[in-house]
Amino acid sequence: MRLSRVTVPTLKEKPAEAEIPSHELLLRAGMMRSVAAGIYALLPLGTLALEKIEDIVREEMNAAGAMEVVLPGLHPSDPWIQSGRWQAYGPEMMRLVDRQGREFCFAPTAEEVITLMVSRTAPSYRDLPLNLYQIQTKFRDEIRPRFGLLRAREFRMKDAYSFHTSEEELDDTYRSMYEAYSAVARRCSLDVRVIDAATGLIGGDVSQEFMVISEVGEDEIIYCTECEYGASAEMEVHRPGVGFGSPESGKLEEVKTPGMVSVEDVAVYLDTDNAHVLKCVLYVVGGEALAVFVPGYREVSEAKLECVLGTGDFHPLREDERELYPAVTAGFTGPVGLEGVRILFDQEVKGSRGLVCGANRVDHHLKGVEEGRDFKADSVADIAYTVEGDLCARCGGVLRKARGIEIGHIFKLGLKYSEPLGASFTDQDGNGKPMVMGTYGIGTSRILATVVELHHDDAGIKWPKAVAPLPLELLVLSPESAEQAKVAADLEQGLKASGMEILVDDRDVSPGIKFNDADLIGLPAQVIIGNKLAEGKIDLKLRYSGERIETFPEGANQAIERAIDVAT
RNA sequence: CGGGGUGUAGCGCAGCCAGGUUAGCGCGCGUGCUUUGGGAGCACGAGGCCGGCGGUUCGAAUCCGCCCACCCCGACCA
Repeated sequence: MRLSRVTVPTLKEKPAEAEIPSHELLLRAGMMRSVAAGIYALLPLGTLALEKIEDIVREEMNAAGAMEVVLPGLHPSDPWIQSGRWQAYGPEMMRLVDRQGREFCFAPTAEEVITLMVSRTAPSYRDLPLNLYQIQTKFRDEIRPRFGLLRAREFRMKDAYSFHTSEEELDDTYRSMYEAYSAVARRCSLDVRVIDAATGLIGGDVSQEFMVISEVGEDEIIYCTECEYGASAEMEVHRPGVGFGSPESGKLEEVKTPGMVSVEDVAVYLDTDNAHVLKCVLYVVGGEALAVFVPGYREVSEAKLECVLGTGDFHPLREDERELYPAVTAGFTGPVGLEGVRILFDQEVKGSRGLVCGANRVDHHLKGVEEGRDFKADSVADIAYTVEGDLCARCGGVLRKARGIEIGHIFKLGLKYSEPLGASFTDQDGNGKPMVMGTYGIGTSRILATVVELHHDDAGIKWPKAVAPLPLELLVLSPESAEQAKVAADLEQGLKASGMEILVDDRDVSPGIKFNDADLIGLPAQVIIGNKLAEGKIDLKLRYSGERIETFPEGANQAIERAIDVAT
């Protein structure tokens, strides 16, 4: 592949649209161009890198027993209406209408279509389990696309769907997908942290996300510094802290706190701190008031609340709803003597004493409140976000916050789609039963951006060899020199014969441009043919380590192959 | 959708506030000569519906209105 003939429009300056390294470098290295907001075209080198990634995904999926299929990009509305997601998806799903007035969507995912397709084959238990995947262009009309390929509206994704006779069978496939995803990440030189996640719109019971820790990541995650535990910030579980309230008992007394509604105001007014104040957050759940009590320094996680309540149908009590629930005194709600309201306590409230809380009377709070003595925390759960210093519920290690890029997500769906879509199989007794399903997504174009995000320096991209568009760039500093051209052609031919396609910079430009472009494009190895050839020498440079090796054209193929072999 | 910002040559930008010749600069691009191990020099040259529509004015890149596109922050989503 010759640079004089392939389109690799490198840019010297940072394009105005790019904010983060991966976006900037993919543009500058001539691998990608933007077409519209969140919609990108890949040029030849970008395409080659994406193909490398998708081939790795293919290999791992096939090795795990999955089979590739090709599903349409455009889906009719019917199956989506049947599953309820035509409604549930909202404007994030791109909808369009054909000339007959039929409605379609540009598929953001494919549970419905594949489930119907599999169910139409009338499978028996003998046909299961089944694991089918595709690698497709998807579309999600994100409210705000950003960061180039990292959060595009149109993107490439591998999505797999598995079908089973039982939960146990699903567990096996889920585990094999977990392994396959770990292998994909490893081969792409990405360190992943697997975290427990909220299941969101896809639904289902269990799901885990494969996260790459990065400052530009859009998800906040919590992970343990000691063990493998990790979770999305809204779903993490931590041990109850020990810093809430006071060690000693105190006398219960009521104090005037005129207009002191927020935790901070009360703490300052009563000369204490938020580690002694019991915070109350009021919700309306299915038309009923719910008082949630958490330590003053914590926030309620509505995702955890959803799990505890078993429904997502709740919202914070609005101003205009207060009169509907006279039992709660907004701003001054406390657990002591509170009646006619459903109450939920954070785990940390159990056994705490010396607390300040609302007195259920306007402008009044209670001091010296003690759980067990003044009120009983009967219904207790972990419903608060983690704070600095919290400990891992599994091992007691210190929990840390970080940001992560989600490159993969695996779900146990159970019967969520097979039931509404009537997707069943015939069991041993000849009875129809709904199939148990799993779904597994991995963002291939996002991996492309993530690799660049993690593997670059000031000069450009440093492709790990497994996903590099090509393994080697050959710089011919003076292509008009017959000797240099001859050595280059021989090397190129020799490498090609041993199955290595390379990039040759045979442009008639100054050496500096070639060096800089080569570092920018970032192929794992560079061979430089210049005036050292007069002494019979050429240079071999490894992009990742920066290491330079002098070698000779004779036998260079072996040296190159060895060098690339050991390259990162 | 709310807030902020930007649209001028392929890319990066100046000019706009204070309207007035042929709209500039750097990079890139073309031709020629010289150069050639980390973004070379000289000469000549091509390239613009100044985002679009409408208005004000003798005159609009510049002022006003509407629209569109793109970027950033937020809400949202995964």
